[in-house]
Amino acid sequence: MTDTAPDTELALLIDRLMRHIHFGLQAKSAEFDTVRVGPGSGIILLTLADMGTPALSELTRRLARDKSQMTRAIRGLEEKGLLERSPSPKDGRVTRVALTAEGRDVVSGLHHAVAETIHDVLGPVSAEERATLQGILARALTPPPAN
Amino acid sequence: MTDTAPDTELALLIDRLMRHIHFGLQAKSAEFDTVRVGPGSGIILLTLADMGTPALSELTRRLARDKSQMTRAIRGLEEKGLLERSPSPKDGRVTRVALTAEGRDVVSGLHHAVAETIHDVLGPVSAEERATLQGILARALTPPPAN
DNA sequence: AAAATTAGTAGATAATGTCTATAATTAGAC
DNA sequence: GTCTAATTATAGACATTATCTACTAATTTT
Repeated sequence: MTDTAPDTELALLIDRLMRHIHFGLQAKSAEFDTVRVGPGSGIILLTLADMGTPALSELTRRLARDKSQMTRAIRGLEEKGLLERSPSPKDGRVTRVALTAEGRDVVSGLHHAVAETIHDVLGPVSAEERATLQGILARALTPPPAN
Repeated sequence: MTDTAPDTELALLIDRLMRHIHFGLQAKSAEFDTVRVGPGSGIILLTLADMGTPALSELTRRLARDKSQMTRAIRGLEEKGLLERSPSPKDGRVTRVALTAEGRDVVSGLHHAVAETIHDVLGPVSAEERATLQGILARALTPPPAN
């Protein structure tokens, strides 16, 4: 109605897409989320699987979350035995975070659920376009834009 | 580390991108969010500007949110004078929602902030690619995927 | 060594999300 | 036409997540 600026349009689309993914995951959660991890922490686990053994601060920056809340989320996941924290030998301030074996199990369950959900949500998008999408997004996010 | 399935990767990228946008908006919020609308409701307003006068249920479906929460969010915005609700004459169940003049003012402020944020976050992405991005996302979301 | 940064944690509070139930209205079955 | 089922919107209760400020410990800068 009001003519919407293209950038705004893009932001709205990204938001909608992400919410549809969350919604889809939520609907499936009964099947796979046996540990009651929830979407927020699920993404932490998946990101962790992707990063290896990052410092907590790196993880926080990548996920663009509040560091305080990240502390709590990580503690919750540690209490569930899905990840381990260890102090960095090089820098006494940093805590390194890594998945446990049990954490990796949960991650593989998450992979399935996410794949299904993406399949549902991105139905009308071809494999090539998904690759294009992924390429563009990856490039947008690789150099942490002066966070 | 664990090799991540491409679809999972895509979901993570979308999540990260959206969080970076939220984060960026939050950082600017002092400048423009004089009405204390917040990101969630900001998106409602922008979407409303885009849709015109939808039924509450249409808005809810598009934004993939919980209908109960949407009721509350809409009420909050109504109390701030940013939108109006009116019963549909055709269907006694539905409530139609529309921006007020004041709401449109807020929306134009939001447009600016979103545009700046997108500019920051999508810095390394060219205009053509943004258009590509927008096209793909729009197509993914146009036929509400059997919600 | 003093000052400034950075990493992580804690506390308090607000905002959002989720689930269940319910009233009102309409649509469909028969 | 009436009875049943489905849809729209709301409310209540609760859990999760976000935001902001403050603070300690460890490093880096000068």
